[in-house]
Amino acid sequence: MSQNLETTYNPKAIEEKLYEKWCDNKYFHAEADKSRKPFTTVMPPPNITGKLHMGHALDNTLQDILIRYKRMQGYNALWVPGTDHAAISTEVKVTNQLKEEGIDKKELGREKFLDRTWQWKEEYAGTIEAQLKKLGSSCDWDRERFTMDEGCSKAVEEVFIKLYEEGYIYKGSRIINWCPVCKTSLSDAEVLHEEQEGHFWHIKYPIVGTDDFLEIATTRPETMLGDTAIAVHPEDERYKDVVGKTALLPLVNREIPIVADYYVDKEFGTGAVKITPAHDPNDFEVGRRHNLPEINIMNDDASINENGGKYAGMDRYEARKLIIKELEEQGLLVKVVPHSHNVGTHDRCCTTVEPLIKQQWFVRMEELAKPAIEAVKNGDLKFVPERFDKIYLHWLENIRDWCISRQIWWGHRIPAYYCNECGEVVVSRGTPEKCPKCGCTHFTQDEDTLDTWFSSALWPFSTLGWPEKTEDLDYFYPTDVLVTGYDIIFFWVIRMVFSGYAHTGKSPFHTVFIHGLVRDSLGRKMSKSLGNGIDPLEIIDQYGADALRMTLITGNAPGNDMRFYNERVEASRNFANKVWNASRFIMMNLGDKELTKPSDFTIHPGDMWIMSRCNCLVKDVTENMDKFELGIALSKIYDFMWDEFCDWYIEIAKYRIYHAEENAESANAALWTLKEVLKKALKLLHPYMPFVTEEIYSKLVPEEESLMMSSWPVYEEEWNFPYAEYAVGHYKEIIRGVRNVRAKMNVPNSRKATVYVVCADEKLSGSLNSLSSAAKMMAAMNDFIIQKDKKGIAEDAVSIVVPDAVVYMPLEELIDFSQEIERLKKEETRLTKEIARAEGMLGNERFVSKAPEAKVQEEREKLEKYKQMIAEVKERLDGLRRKQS
RNA sequence: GGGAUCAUAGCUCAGCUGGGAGAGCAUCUGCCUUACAAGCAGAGGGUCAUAGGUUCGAGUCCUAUUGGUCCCACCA
Repeated sequence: MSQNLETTYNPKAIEEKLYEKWCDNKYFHAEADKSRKPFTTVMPPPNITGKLHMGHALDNTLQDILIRYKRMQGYNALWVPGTDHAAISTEVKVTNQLKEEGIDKKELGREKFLDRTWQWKEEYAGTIEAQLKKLGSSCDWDRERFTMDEGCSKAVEEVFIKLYEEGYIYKGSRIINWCPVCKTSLSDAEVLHEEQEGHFWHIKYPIVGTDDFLEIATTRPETMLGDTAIAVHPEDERYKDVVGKTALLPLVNREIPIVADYYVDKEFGTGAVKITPAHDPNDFEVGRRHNLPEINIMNDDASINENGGKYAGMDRYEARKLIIKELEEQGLLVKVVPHSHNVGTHDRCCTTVEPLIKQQWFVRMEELAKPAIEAVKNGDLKFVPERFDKIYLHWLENIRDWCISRQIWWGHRIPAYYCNECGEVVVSRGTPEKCPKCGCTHFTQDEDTLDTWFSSALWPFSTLGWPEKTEDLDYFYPTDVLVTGYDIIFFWVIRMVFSGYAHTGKSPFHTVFIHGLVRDSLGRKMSKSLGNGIDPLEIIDQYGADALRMTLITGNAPGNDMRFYNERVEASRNFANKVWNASRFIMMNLGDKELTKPSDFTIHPGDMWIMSRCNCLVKDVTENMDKFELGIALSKIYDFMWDEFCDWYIEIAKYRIYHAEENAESANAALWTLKEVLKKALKLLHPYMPFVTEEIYSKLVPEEESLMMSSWPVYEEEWNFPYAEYAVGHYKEIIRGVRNVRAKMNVPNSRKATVYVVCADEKLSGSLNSLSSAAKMMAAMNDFIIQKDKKGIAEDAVSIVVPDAVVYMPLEELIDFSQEIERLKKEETRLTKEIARAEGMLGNERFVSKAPEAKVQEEREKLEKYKQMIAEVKERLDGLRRKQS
């Protein structure tokens, strides 16, 4: 099976082919099977508003790593994919698309608009699916779902009815956030607070029956058209006399009461606040406490309505200007002070939201939130990293009722029907037959749709068949881990958790694995407006999916943001290439040879060393992955493969492979070890870089079906060889020492040297001796001789002191004595410092008595070693100095 | 106003439960050594933001300070 692999790894040639193979063989598909343990995760459904961005690539890479890992560990691993209808966002997109075609949404009508949006959905869901496949996502496509598909819609209807019947959903007239551009209500979570530079306008309101004025300060003068009171603090001495009187609202000339309310902060502004119940959440509360009228002065597009008198029809900001001008003319404007304040904006379109009083549907949250709070407090639900607990709990503990109705068309229509005769509200599955109140049979369904998060809140169980009691639900639910970005904890995670408890009695998952944002090279958020977004597909096209995946994992800790730039992808690509070439080398040398597991594995210390290191790696990586420390796990695999395996072991093994005729048994052991270690390393790497590893494995181990379906390696005591690690550690020191000296003295590789190692330790000498042929290749030697004493070694040989041995390299005329003395002096200084450090620690009586015994012993051994080494160095220095003078 | 988080090599970042400072990129010096120049071998470069504290021992834990980022919050 001699392989003809290309010298550089070409991802394009294999990615598609492998993905097809995986799919065709149904490797991603999972079926309920009581004899196996499930591991389930549901994909945060990407919005169908557009293509996937780098954040999705990260999110899905993390999930794929976990799911591939668990699958290899033998779990019945299920990853449910799907997309989200993204109500407002999609509606805006489609509306704009129509607008470009000169079509007005309203004229088109609800039905046709929805047809059009479904078309949009088909197109984008397809694109998203294709992108996820390119990335290598091993999700179960047979189970792909959409938040508005039949099953999910059924779940939504069921939940709405259930919550309504239990009294958790109610319809009420309350102050809500209104987006004047999207013309819909919003939940609190959808409003972003943005600090803006504004002004504080100080305005005088005449007090009726006196010549006095009450001075108020406002950031939004136009809302005075809806003022229905002025409030002061009940204990504010300044205003004691005016409470109970009335003020004359300027421009409007409406008499409004002056009330006392603890909401007012005496210290802030003038201590007197204008109250506009219909356009400010606080004022709304004050208004309700004092039975104040609520005068809505705005239309849905935030222009002033007929209640605004002569300002009717003007835009809110236009009206503001005119009002200020007129107040100024009437001498009622006292002053204007610059003032920065938070302005609420719609997270989708960035329009300044307008608090308005509207009839809307709400979910009563207080009770529902309780089990979700308890879950984190008692450990049933864990965040990784833990710090997100606080954010989660803080939000839940201060939760307010959730406004779930939206005045848009794209979404789940609210299953509430109004009797055409008496207006009775009936919430039911499908149109009700008869009005329970008047018996009328004609109904009109509520025009509104539900918040997009209402359906995604049910995602972990609606995708598994809920409300039906399906086998899948029983087996796969609750799911295990949810992977998502910290930016949607409020929107999604919290709502899934309380929904899980409310409808299934359980938390929908036991762990939430949080990741950060992918930023550009300057640390900025990737955004359309900045044009700094990097398309994951372009990166895959250029460097391969494995390189992209590795880049997204490398050097990142859970919950932290990362910067993305091509140099990092190049480094990842280079690693894939390194793995490719190492494998190519191994396979070239394996050829058609029949390998047998060495009966005596102790044939070569190098083999034992790499097997031991690999065994240790298996343990470490597994532990890190179980703790979601994927970046750490990957860097350990990287270091192992590049440094230990390629740069050391392959080089150590080469001589024996090239000279099989000298010792066939040894060559077999080397090749067997190469293959064995490569197999294990490929397995460990597979979840991170599925394509290149699978491709290599399929050629390396053609008799096995697939790497992705193979078993995850486990730590085995059999492969633990501490002495080999010790011996090869010395070997590496020696090689490095020789290379170092050669480089410093500019000895070309063509000039081979003879290297002597003087070592009194017989066991160590034996190990080093086994490595001598490798040593010759690795550090340009023509001979590598290990002996007990200095007999026969030239006096003027360069010496390198390593633990337990001294290396001599006769270089005759190449030696520059002064340079050599300098080198040794540096070494002496270094050792002196080390000795001082160790002696300092050991001289500290409290260290010796309080530190763990093992630690103390370690230091003693080190001290001993350094003392030995420095003696060698000193002796050598003396010799050289004598020679020089 | 509350909270989180960051500050480590020129740049971007790792560093898990406290026990001798790491990687990638960049820089410098040699190498086309028959797996890999997307490579190999070597080198330089850090008082781990500042000040205290706990500890035998602190990049790591605690407190304060400075500077940056982010989230939450109804001070008009």
